[in-house]
Amino acid sequence: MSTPAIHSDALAQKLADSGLRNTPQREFVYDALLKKRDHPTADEVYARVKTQLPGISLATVYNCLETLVQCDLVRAVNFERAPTRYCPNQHPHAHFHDESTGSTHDIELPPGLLAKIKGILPPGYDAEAIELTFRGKAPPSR
Amino acid sequence: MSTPAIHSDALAQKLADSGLRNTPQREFVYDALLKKRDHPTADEVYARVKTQLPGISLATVYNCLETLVQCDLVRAVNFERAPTRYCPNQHPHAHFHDESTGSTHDIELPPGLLAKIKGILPPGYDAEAIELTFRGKAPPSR
DNA sequence: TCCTTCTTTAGAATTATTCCAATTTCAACT
DNA sequence: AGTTGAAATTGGAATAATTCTAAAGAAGGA
Ligand SMILES: [Mn+2]
Ligand SMILES: [Mn+2]
Ligand SMILES: [Zn+2]
Ligand SMILES: [Zn+2]
Repeated sequence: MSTPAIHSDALAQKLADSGLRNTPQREFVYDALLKKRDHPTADEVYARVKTQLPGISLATVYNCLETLVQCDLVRAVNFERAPTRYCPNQHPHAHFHDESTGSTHDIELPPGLLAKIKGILPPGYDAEAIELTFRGKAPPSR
Repeated sequence: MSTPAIHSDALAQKLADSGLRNTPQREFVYDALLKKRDHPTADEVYARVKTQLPGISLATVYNCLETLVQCDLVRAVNFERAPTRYCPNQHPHAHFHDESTGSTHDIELPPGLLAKIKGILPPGYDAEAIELTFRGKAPPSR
């Protein structure tokens, strides 16, 4: 069998919730993100999925990633003007971008920090999304 | 006299510190940022400076903005994949991006918050820069 | 099956930014 | 004051991530 199975059908559920169809392309793209959680770019996802779905197009990869972001299964992560990276980690977390290696690390947020951060907003500000990103040197991966 | 004078020569100082020359283009670009602190894009800076230095080129505006960023006089601010915006506010602050108006607001950080945020990094991580950005609805400007 | 809608696809278009080669500016040194 | 080499500016070409477009391919319900 060739259908990916990692995702415990959270995908099917979220797609249904949004009135969208479940397609092989969407499954393979989501699976690629779950299988290697290194915040790949669209191009990198394209290369990985192509080994399993040789006919998939880059446009479709962009479409699928956008769909997954809409469904709240994936976050789009941007560092300066570098290509967008994609992250399936659903826990509240920050991103650390290591300039020297180009790698991206998830930094878990302690409970309450997001609330405290949101608390700095003056009255009347309503934040839908908060992004916290670090840039610097990460420890050797060992 | 046609030389801008807003900037109390912090510019001349920082340029000298970096071994760079002070030029009219750099002065006018920096002045444009200080005069209207609405986080303009490079194109917007170009349009504003052109009224005073009609011969300036867009490439030079990009060069000057990059120089100002290197000198730590200006921050480059990115929201998703929108054009980079430029901010001369030197205080530690976050950015709030209002989706409906497209406007960007500075959010002052309470003392200690940056340290607390930096404190969530596991041992070995060394952050050179921290970006905190909000996206949502800001109150009417009144 | 028919019909409608959603999705995928290839390739063209967009566009912010960077690159390049040719001038211009400028400060240092005769 | 004139020379000179480095730094800076300029216009235009190039780059590259992403989006758009129009056509073809699923899929689900009547
Ligand atoms: Mn980087
Ligand atoms: Mn926006
Ligand atoms: Zn992540
Ligand atoms: Zn700012």
